[in-house]
Amino acid sequence: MPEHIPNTSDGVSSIELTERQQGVLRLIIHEYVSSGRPVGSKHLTEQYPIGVSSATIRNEMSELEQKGYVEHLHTSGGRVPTDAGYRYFVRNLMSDVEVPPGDQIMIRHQFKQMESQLEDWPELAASILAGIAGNVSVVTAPRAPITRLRHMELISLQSRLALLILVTLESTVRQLMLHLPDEATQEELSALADDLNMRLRGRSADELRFAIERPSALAATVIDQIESTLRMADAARQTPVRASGLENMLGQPGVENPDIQAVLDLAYGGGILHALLPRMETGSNLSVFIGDDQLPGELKRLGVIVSTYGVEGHVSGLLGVVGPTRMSYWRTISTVRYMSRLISDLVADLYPGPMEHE
Amino acid sequence: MPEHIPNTSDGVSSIELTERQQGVLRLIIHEYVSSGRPVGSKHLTEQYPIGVSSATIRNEMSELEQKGYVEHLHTSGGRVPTDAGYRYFVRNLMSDVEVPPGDQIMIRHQFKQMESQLEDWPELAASILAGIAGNVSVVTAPRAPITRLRHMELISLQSRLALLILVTLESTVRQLMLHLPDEATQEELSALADDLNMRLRGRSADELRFAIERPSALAATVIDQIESTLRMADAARQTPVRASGLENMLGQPGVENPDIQAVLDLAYGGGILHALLPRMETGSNLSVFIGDDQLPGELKRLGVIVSTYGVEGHVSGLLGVVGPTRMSYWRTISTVRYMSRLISDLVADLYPGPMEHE
DNA sequence: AATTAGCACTCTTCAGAGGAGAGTGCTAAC
DNA sequence: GTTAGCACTCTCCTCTGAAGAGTGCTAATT
Repeated sequence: MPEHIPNTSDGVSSIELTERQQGVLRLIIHEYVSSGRPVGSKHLTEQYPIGVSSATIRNEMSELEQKGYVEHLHTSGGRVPTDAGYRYFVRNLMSDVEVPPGDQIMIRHQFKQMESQLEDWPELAASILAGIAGNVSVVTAPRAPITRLRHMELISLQSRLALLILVTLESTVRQLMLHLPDEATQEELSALADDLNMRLRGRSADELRFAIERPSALAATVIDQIESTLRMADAARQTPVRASGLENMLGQPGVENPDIQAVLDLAYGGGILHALLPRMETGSNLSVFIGDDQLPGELKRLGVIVSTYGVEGHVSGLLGVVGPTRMSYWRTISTVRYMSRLISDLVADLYPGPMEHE
Repeated sequence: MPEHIPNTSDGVSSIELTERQQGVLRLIIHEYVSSGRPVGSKHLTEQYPIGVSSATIRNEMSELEQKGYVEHLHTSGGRVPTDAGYRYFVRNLMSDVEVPPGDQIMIRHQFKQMESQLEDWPELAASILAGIAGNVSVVTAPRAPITRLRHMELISLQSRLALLILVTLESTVRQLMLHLPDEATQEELSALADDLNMRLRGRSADELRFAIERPSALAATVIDQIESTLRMADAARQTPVRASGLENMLGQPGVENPDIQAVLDLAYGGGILHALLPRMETGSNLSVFIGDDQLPGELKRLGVIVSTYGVEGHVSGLLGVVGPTRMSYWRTISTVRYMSRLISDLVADLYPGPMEHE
């Protein structure tokens, strides 16, 4: 499982840290992530059983600072990891953590319930992820490269008004109102639906027209509507993004209101996709962005962990977590990775198996 | 259109204000709502063409203060309307405002688009309302007193796994996964669906069992699942609440983080329903709560404007706006009222007409 | 050569002090 | 009933000084 951390020009090669410096960096990050206060050399030697004095730690810290992994906010007041420091940590210092068994059980349990509320499983998934990761989470609905129709249904509302329900190959259900050109009974609508289902199954927007030679006015209206809906789905603008967990970010120290604004705009507003997609390495599954200057808005001051999910070549989506750079990377990364696997399984179930393929 | 403002024991009867005092109160509220700063007597006389001096205004203000409609935050620093002051204003001083034509057009335009994205119209409606009102909005999905099935569909996913799609009488679409007791092809599933649709149409959870004498294992599984889903919908716990517009609240002065936390919990979390429903007068359409002590949490420090929508006796839901007590009531109330009418129309369209009634 | 002890120095944080500004409440005059 | 004038109060801002924490450097030690 290759992971990708963009090499934003730190100008820092990664290996030149001694064993002890790595240890100190690890401790600084651990301490800072849990306490939120800048960590000083003295504090470290008092808190942890390191065999050396605070002066030695001070020397190592100043080395780390010179190399760009920690920084001084004020000339006194302890050190804080830099973005480069976090990146180094994630890349080299983080042993592969498993999701704690308790969390695993909790996640699986909630996943079970999703099956009976499939109409907005991305939202539920987002809420589970946010809860476990303790930050804001983002889940996009799955998208196929080309949206194809699997099934449709027409339900009469009034004499010239009907409900049109579409199910795509990847089991997304769409629902819309249809104004009919003439009056039609439920029986007529059902008959039309049956007929269209036979002819249109598995077709994409472009292929709809050729399926029926001389459609009735009613059929033409329906086909038009289906076509435009499929096209809209293809146009990607419509990929809905579900976000959750803003409450987790609200209380955190170090998170400014502009950050929250940015998260609202980008995560809840949906634009986060466009910001991240081009920057994710294609070969890799999971990407980590930490204080990435190339991200838009205040997002550059935050940390983002994204993973893809889906069925190779057929359906795919994104899920991720957004939080302050000071977050528990080991925990978040393992959770995102774990949930991406579960969601991939779900999506695979929802996508028709090979025997049904056309 | 009766409106209801709960008489939280102000102990203040409402008529005992002179013409001029009413005018001053109106000005204070207007000024405070738009500027956000406490308003002083001098400022008022300089800003508005009142024919009297600041000393006179001072006297009136102290009258208003004695009656509980405005208050002194600090002994110097101008006056601020109290919750009772806002209530008096909404009840007696607010001429019936219409929604500005520009807003009307914008709202109608966005409503049109909702028809082609019906699967989550409550969310869209919430986002429209939040945008216009400039605050957090809440929209609940419509609920019928008893959920009845209108239509169902079975779509084969794998040999023993199917997608079950339910459409209720009020045109809510629910979607879930179904584990089958035996293998079944799409043809078998479709046949079963056709049969069940004839027999189950219009039935509620309680009436499902009696529709079919000796069901097959497959049919029994399907009916069980439908029953439990309808029951869940009836149990009201599941009434989804869509909220939107938190970004509007974030920047506002006077809104503390605990308030935002409360809004997140109650509005975005969904509990706001249970908090408000029991306090709404049954006969009235629209209720206004301003700094209502009986509301839970920090919500008591905020203003809430809620309206019902729906088709009398058949389907109903709630929509509303939550914001700081310092909000533009005239604008918000008219917008909520306007949108509640539009949504009622939409829901009426989605609910089957009388000729289809059983 | 690496480590440690000691010490001067810097910078934050907090409380308290003083002045400017705004608005009131009161009294006396109109 | 209305107005002018004035003392008073309170916030807000800035400035100051002392305490606390942590560093950087140097010299001594292992």
